[in-house]
Amino acid sequence: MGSMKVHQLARGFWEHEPSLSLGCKRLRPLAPKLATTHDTVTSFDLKSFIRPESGPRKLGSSDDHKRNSSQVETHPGGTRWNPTQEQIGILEMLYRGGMRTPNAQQIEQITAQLGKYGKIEGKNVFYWFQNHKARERQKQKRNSLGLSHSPRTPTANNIITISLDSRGNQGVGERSLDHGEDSPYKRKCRSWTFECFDQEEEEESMRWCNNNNKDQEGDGTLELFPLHPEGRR
Amino acid sequence: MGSMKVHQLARGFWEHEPSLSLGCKRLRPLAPKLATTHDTVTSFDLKSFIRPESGPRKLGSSDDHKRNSSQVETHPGGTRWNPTQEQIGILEMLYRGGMRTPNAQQIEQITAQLGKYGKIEGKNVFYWFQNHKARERQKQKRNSLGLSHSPRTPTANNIITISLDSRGNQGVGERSLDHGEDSPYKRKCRSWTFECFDQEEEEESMRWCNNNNKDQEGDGTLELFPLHPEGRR
DNA sequence: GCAAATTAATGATTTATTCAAG
DNA sequence: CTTGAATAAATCATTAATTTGC
Repeated sequence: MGSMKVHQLARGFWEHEPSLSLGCKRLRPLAPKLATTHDTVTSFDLKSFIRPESGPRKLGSSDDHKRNSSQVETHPGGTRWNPTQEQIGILEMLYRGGMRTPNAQQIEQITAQLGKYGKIEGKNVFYWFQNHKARERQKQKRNSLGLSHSPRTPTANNIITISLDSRGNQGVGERSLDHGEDSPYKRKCRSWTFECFDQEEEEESMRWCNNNNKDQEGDGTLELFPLHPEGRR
Repeated sequence: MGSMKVHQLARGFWEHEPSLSLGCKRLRPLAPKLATTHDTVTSFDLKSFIRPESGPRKLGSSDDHKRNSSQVETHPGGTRWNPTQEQIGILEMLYRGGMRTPNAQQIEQITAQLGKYGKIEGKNVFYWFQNHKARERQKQKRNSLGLSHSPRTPTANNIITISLDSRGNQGVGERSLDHGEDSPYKRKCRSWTFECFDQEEEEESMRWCNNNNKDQEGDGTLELFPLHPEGRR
């Protein structure tokens, strides 16, 4: 099924003289550019590369049941995260504490802790904050229309102390957590690092975030892994 | 909602008396909870945890020239990715080939290849596709208003053949790259994996994407690393 | 000619919207 | 209906072009 033109592809790929050739939609065989005389030209088949999304289903509302048997039962656990009460509680706690968009280290630590209560991944924490923030906001907006009274539950004693590895308190002064809710935009630079595996790379592959050269020590190594499941369901 | 009763819910947290204390917005120093007598209790200070964003400068429009001499030449690479011509060329090529949102493997491979031409990370590839797609779209929309003629530059010979390790052609048939541009929404599940470090975890921490258990072999291990630079500049 | 100021491009984040699972 | 997951849109922020004054 895979068209796989894969010949040497994984070979040193270009390193010198790229000479790529990508089959475009209407590719004409006329191009004299194809001087791929180099042996090490890794070929990177577009057939499999582009559109990994096998599903041609255009979200057609027609109920053509594509659910072939091969697809069901892909994973036992269930497809999406189902948070436990403890997990939710902790997350809400953090949210009420003012956390809006945790950074990598934070997500790492939160995930680590919540993992004690059930299976969880970093993306779940990430998404939870995003969703919760958005939905709280729209709920609040909706409420602001109909009624405008006590917006705050009287449970004022949510003074909780989370402890974890407080490694990362990088000299940040005391940020008063004031504008926790309503600041419309808060620029926050996130840095990703993409660590390629040993695709016979020897350098240039492993790059750390180039912004943080402070005391960013070991603990912060969090890795998010977008994987694209393909036949999602 | 919620209402948190956090007291207990924090119990059991971390198997050994977590004792969290999350300084809420207006935390009173009265909390006697700070019984962090445990040495190994990883304390997770909210001060540093929440709002790591030290920068108080609210984007003051006043033209105080921030460009202190220290800014230039801070790091040779520069803070943001500055793509080379080759990199751009390859990316555009892929885009014209129909690639919209590469998945993890694809990003990994692309990054690996583009890395040959200059420093690059996975997030750059990811963002590039997002931005390029969005901007092409809006450009096209804008053009559709004023004029509707030759939308295609006559450079028809963009027949490029990229080769790479086409490992992941999971049974995808031949997708004709047709609906490359206009499909309004295409659900695409991405899976992240969050790999926590050894924060005295023994299990449950390392989770692979639970969707793909097919022939997902070694190469696919791509790791994005959001790091949050903190002092951005 | 060159450096500061302004503008245009575009990289990087956040928010809004939408889809789908339970 | 609730909410996790994903994408698209909006927006911020930084770098390169470009212009302008000397």
